[in-house]
Amino acid sequence: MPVLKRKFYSQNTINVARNLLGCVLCRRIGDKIYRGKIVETEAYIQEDPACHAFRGKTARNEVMFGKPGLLYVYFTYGMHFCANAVTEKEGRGCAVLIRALEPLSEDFDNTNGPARLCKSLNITKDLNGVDLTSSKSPVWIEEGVKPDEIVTTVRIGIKQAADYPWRFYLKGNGWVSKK
DNA sequence: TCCACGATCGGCT
DNA sequence: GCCGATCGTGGAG
Repeated sequence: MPVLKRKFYSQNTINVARNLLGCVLCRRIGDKIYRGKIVETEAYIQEDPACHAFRGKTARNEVMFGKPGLLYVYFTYGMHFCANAVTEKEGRGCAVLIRALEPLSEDFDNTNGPARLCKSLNITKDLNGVDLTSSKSPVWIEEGVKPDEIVTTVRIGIKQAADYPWRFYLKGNGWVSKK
């Protein structure tokens, strides 16, 4: 499948979050490539109080202000990493959190949760800022099949703007995270 | 400097 | 359903 181009990420974050559902996250480790269908996402835009970029650019979130199509990885709860795709035009602090994958490769599991999929794919802070628009990168995203039915609901684990309906997942998919 | 808390998860009740 | 692990981050002082 073709790799998603930068233009795909440069659009409205909410749309990108919805359009990423059904696409395929690819991770190269050594000579193996692991693939998983994206089945759950959340959108975060700069004007959103729950967004890391809400209070402006800092050392942690500077990748969010970079080019669309970069990978933003952050550390949380003292032990977890989460993976995001940077969206909208360069200079805006927006991203889509990838919350769950359906494994498409052998020897690949534990992908139903944002921190679990990072652990399973060995995605750490080292990969912060990687370009998702090139299959030469350690991580990239390919086009997928357009999903049948998308469920829209509120985001998980935040207190600010907890009522924004910016979480999306594929209806009936067994790999969507719990809660 | 200091300190409260988090885009989580697994284990225990 | 609830709680603890565990530490980087940023806002307050």
